[in-house]
Amino acid sequence: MSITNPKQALYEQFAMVAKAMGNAQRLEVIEHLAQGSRSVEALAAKMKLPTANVSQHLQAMRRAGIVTSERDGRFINYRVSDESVLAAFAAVRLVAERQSAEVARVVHEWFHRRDEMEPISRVELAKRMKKGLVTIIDVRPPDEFQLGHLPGAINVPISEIKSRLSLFAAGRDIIAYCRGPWCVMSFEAVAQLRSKGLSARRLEDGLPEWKAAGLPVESGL
Amino acid sequence: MSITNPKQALYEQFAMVAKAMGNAQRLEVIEHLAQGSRSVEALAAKMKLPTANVSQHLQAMRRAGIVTSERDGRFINYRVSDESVLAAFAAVRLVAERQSAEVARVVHEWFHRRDEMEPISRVELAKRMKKGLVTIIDVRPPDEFQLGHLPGAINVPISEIKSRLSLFAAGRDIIAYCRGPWCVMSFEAVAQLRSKGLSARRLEDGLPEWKAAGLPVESGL
DNA sequence: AAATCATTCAACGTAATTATTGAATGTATC
DNA sequence: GATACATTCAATAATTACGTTGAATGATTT
Repeated sequence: MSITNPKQALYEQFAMVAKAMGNAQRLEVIEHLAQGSRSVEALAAKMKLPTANVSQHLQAMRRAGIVTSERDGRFINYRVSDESVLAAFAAVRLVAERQSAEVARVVHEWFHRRDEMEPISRVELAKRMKKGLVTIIDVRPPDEFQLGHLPGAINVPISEIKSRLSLFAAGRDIIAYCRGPWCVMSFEAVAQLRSKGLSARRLEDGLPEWKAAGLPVESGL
Repeated sequence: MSITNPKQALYEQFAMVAKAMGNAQRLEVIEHLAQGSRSVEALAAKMKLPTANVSQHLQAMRRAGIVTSERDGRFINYRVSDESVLAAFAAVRLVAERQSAEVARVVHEWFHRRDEMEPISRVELAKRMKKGLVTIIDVRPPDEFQLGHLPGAINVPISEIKSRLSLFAAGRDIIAYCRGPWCVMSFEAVAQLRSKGLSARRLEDGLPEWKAAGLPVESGL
């Protein structure tokens, strides 16, 4: 374990990063932080976990250098320290997606035949937004919406989608998005909308990927 | 731990991949396998580890879907199951490189001031190869060389470089490469060559990256 | 069929990881 | 300064990971 040769030392460092990502809870934290910086408490509330638990996961990730923290009043806000972290997350996700039949199975079983929910690409959506042909709904909770969302998107939290189904016009295409490509909420939103005969599709990715692609983002109210 | 909701299940799958990469020995195995398929014994010999140990690491990675195996006679050859695995490895490495001062420090200390060894890029090398301006040396062991190397490269294993220093012409640029960007051998080769007043540089990456970029590879003798 | 050889398995001890609990720390507010 | 509150620390217990050893498996060769 002692650092005797440089090769070993480097591999240890790389392994530390991978190990920090090798936990389901921590990956979920990373996905939340991909939306922007969050306090420990805010993360704990989102994930319905004890604060101390989340705090420890955050510290583990800080030791590996994949998140950083900054005090703001009595809160401590964490953020991913670099886009390379999100790239690594995406790369790991891709491996799982390609290699594991288990992932494909889970997606299939829970998301009601994914092929019927062909996602729309960022590029295609950007084009259609210019022509004003689409209604974009952001199905994330209001606090996340306020911190940043797609231009012109309306916020319909997944919890309220049933009660607001009547508001959507039948003739327009509706595009739903949320946190990322594996975020459950947009799948559910599309399923709900389609069950009412509306034309709905998911955005292929979520807000982080949209921002990362350099496309415009609105924030505030 | 039981798979109750799909989100959790997916994160568990992603975490499994990251966890499989979260070990220094396994990362080294991946780097070896990036060169091509290898038997358990061959890997164990390279890494100077017990066969059973390497076997167990390989099985752990197979469970995560990042390597696959195939029997050939009495050997079992393992290989990385997909390029996405190498991409994930590279992404993890980049995170470590960007975030960890420790990595920068180790590289600095052990590789004798890296800035004096400015690496040459793949693109630049490809250009200069066309003009015939460079001598390319592959400092990996002969067995790896035989399985595939850069066109026109000559094999000078790092162990023999001292005894073959007199063979190099003073007027020509020498480019050394080995397994990948963090492979120690090419750093050492450049240091040796420079100590004799020769003009030597490292290729920025190694053979796997060269292949991945679609550039030509020679094999056999 | 016996021998050989690569790989895997089983069992063991040690170490690391994880979640949980309650106390401690440090900052802002009254 | 006292209080409230977000975060971290410390201690515990349960689980999993890691490396080592020697035996078992499975395919090839003699």
